[in-house]
Amino acid sequence: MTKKVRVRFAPSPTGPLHIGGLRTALFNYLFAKRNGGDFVVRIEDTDRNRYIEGSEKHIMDSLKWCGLTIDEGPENKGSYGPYRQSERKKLYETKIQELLKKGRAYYAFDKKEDLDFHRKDHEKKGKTFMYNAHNRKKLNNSLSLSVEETNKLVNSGAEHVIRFKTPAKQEVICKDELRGVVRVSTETIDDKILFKSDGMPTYHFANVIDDYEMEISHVIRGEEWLPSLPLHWLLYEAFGWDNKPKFVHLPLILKPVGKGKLSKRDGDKSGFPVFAIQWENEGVIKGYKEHGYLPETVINFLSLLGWNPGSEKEIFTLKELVEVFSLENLNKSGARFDPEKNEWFNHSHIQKTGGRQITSRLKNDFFDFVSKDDDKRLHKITELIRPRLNTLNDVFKASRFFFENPENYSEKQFKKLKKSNYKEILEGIIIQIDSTKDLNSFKSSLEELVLKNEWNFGKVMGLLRLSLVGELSGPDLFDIVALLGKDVCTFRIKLLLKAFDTIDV
RNA sequence: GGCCCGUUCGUCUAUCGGCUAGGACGCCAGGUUUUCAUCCUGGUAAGAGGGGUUCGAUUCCCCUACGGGCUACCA
Repeated sequence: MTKKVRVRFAPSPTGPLHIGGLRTALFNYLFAKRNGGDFVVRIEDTDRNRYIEGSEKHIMDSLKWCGLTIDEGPENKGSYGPYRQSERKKLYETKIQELLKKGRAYYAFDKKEDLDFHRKDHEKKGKTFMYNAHNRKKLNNSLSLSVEETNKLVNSGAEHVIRFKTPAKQEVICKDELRGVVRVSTETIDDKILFKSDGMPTYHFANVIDDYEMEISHVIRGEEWLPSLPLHWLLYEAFGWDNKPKFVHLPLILKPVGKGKLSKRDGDKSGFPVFAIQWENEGVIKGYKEHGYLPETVINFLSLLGWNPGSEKEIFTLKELVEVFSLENLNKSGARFDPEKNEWFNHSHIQKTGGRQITSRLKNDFFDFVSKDDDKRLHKITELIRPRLNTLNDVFKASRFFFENPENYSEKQFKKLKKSNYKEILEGIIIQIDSTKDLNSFKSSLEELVLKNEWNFGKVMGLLRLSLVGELSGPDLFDIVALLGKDVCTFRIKLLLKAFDTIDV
């Protein structure tokens, strides 16, 4: 019988969730849903010092915004809870006792300064200090002290940690589903601390216990955990748990420029978001949402970082990703993410599904102008500006002239057109608009007018566009005329005439 | 320094021993739009280096270089 697929996303509430973590969550989610499994969220809050208020909420809100629904988690109770490690202390305490009894863990009383000294001393001699079989007899712990001494110290409440007793001279053969077998000698692994002196377990310990207790079938996590896989492997074996989960270590997301992996601090200074949604804490850092990106975009571009669908299709919804996701198409090497391609993804998703968001953005930006019975007009505007948008935040600039008269004119174009026979043309257009019954047929009537007067068509279009839009860009001019209506068009043409008369260039 | 992982166009990637190395973003050119953007067509550009194995290596193995990660009573 194969185990039911159960995966977990296990963030620490030490700050906002950035896109690296989000992608890990995404791959876990996709794998779970593809295989009819459970997506579990576990909060790894064993470090009290780094705990940051609001972090867990930001993580949850980010997942929610992206549409990654959680099967089990702090707010979605399942039968394997609790889902915060701080609430599972009892479990870890009984488990560490088990290891202690088996002789696979031991008490250590060394002072931090002493260990620092040893490390520096070794470094000076060109060696690496290892707290393991090489040295532990020389150090201050229950392996070097007598049972009586140890008990006395522990019972008297002396500060201590509990370390894993790494087997001496053994080759750990562990397996990563992506990279295959990884062999590491225990001589290069030190006796990691399993329980800290504050009575909390470390990541390594809590993580292994919880994955086992929660019956996690696949551990899908970032590559930064690969070096500690042998330790986790040994822990499973120390407990005698032979049905380990399968391990998958995802390649890291690298900075768009410069060196190293992407970090939480990168976005702010480089001018692109690294969070899905805004993070408020001693100031506000905007996320993709606030920059006018659709959640579909964020999901889509993250999915294609370190993974490919096995086809040349690139635009995916979350649902479509679930249908095609497979661990086999994961990559091994780190991926630099490209804000420009990301923008293209957003443009594509806006064309595909962004209609409603554009309309609601229009209502937001131009609330004073948009009355309730204007839905048809709003829809038309949406369709006209849609191909011009890279982000939802472009809506304002792209549609402003539909609602407001131009405040000023593009200087270069203004200068150029002022030299033309603008007065004759603009006044001619006003008369033509006035006499046109249906503005939808204005194009042909304007063409006639131009022909009759032997005007330059380009000039005429330029002048009309400048008066209506304020610059020489925007959607089809005749669509604009039809949407603005006679009165507004006439008013704006007169506005430009006046500007030509009064503004010196 | 030690340990581990990786290396195809500038970037994301395809290729699972037969390659004229494919796609996408970007960039460039042309077309459509008498504007700009969109859209369409085309172009640009790559398997780190050196050794093996093989009839044949981008693909398998080794070395070097480079990149990345880890090396905390952080996760």
